[in-house]
Amino acid sequence: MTVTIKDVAKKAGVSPSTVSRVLSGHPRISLETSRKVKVIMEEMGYTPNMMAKSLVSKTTNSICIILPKPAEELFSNLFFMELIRGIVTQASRSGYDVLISSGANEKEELEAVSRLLKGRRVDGAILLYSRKDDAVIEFLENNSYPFVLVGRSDRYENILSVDNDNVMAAFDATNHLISMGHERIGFVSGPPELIVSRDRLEGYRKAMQSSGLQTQPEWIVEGEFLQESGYRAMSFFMNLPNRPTALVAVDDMVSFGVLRGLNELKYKVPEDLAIVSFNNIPLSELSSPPISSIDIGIYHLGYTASQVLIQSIQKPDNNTGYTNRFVIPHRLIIRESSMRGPGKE
Amino acid sequence: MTVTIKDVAKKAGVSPSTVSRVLSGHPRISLETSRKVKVIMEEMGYTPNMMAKSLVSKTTNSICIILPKPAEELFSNLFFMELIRGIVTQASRSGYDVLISSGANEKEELEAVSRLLKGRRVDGAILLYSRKDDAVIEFLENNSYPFVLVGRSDRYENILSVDNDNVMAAFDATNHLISMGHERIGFVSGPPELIVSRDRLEGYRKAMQSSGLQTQPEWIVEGEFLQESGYRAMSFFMNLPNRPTALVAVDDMVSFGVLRGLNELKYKVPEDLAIVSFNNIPLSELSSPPISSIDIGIYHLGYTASQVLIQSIQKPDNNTGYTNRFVIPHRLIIRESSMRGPGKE
DNA sequence: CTTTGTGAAGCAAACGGTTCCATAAGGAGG
DNA sequence: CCTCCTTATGGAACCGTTTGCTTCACAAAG
Repeated sequence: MTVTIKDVAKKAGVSPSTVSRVLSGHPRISLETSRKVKVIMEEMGYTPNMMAKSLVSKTTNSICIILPKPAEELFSNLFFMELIRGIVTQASRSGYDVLISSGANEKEELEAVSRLLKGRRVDGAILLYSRKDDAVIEFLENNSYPFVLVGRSDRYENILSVDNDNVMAAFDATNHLISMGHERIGFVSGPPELIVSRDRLEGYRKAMQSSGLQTQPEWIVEGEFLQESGYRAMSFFMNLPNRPTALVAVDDMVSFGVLRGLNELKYKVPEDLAIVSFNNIPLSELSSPPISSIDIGIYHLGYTASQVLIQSIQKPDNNTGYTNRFVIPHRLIIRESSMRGPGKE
Repeated sequence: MTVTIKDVAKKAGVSPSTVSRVLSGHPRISLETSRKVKVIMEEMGYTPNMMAKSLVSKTTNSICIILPKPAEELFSNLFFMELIRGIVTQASRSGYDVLISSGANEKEELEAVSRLLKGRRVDGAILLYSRKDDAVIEFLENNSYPFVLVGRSDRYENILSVDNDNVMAAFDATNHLISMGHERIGFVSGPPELIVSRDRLEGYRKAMQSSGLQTQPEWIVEGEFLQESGYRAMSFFMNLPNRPTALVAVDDMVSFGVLRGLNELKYKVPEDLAIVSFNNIPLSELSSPPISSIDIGIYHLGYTASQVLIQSIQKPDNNTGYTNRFVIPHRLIIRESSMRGPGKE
């Protein structure tokens, strides 16, 4: 059925090896043969069999994305979409295919990774949002498979990773509120086992401190990257004796929850509570009022991750141990939700 | 390096074929050998090489998703994320991997599909949002590769597809507004080359007609699946001499645009204009006011597409020509944006 | 005791490429 | 005119599996 390299060879009156060489642009092939073979390939509609190619070359020209289980559970999925978009775009430019995989739990995830990497179905992996210690990372490292982490791990030092400077980002976000005149600023954090939560919290603390502002322990609440957390945090804050006039939320979804709550209670944003959050997902400018957010360059994050991974696949000698952490710049997008100071009490 | 079937065979003192048969659960292998081999596989950490397997079996256990170019351009991406989520979940349950691919234009797309299918990297494809006539569909059909279309094509009859009954959905949406007492109802459509636009428009027309309501030509405007279209449509409608009191929008993103516009002009929703749209993306309930929307079961759409595709890969004899169109049920989610009739003029 | 049937395992040929090594032709240098 | 490169190509082994056909041993049947 399918036309193979041998069929082409036969029709062209050359050997299979010659055809193969034409295909790969081997230098010692006469122009004449090359042309002839190419014409015949075109005529017969030849397409190389990737499986056969991979078998001998031990290379697949594809990478995989390992989604953490929360992705299955909807999570803040715009984030992932953007990331995937960046990855797929870059990979495709480098001639790589992208395979999406996920597992219901860490064990399943590990199985999937092992099957894909050891089974030589992909050449490398991109991991999203790692936990503190991670069997998957462990596995990949021990077998020295190429991989890059989107996010940061404080446990593993020398692994490739692409991330933002979340401490600095939170510092900037908080400083913005301070510069608008706010002094009582709350913080809604994410799950403490995620490093991103801790980094952002740290940045908030630093900003407060460096401006000589007190931060009350009750102004910091923990939650998830979900609306509910924002809703809950909001009602907690608003009942405080001297409640904050502004807050920094670890994720835009949290802000939406806060917004919904404030709306129900007829509070005004930013008059009664100013808000800044992170990620700048497309919704941020759609809410009313639009939310100020730190744009962390999600697409860029994915794009870079793919680039770094593919580079490391193609020349694995990059063990300088130097530039293995790539930091994507962030920027603050100021919108209505933080456009006013605490003023009118 | 990697441990192959031969290594296992040698260590177990059997032939490679025996190991292979143990792996595939061949009936004529003694329990004893089977156990022995399995232990050794475990010991040596054997993982089958998928490439070799695929080469001989001519099967890859993976499928691909072909994203239309607009996906690269952000589009209403929550839609795609949900769809992908459904596809990946189902595929993974069936033991299939999913490959994401896209091209900048139709030609590139075709190249990608050809490379993947003819190159035997995947066993089948899922196409999203097809244009009216499509070189990709043409190609897949001519080569009788398994594929399923998410959406509908009126040109190709016998292809597998998963879709909603968009005519009925629009009928329901419109009827809901009518039942709230609205009589002047506008419609914001999508690009006319997308079948989904036309179907929804048709449903709207039918509903109006079946209630004996007049539909003014100027109440129907064309746009894209984007906010801007909504914004523009809004300002057009609101300047009409006897403007509509309600409107149906072809996509939630359009509603957001409308909402933003109305907000700027200090109009109230639903008092001044009631709104219903389609897709029920997660944002719909986050806007203020929350938007009534037809939930078309995006996740389910993806899940089913994957299921249907894999089924057709595994037994391609399903040429009954009967059940090749799968319709996913929709349901109307009523929210604040359509909770009041035209009443107070 | 020889023939036939059956279950368990091995041999070797594929699958569609790549690549090392060998070879033939032709031209340059001695 | 013979030797030695160089260049363009062919031959064959190999990548890691699967699978049809054999083979072998042994028990049942004639």
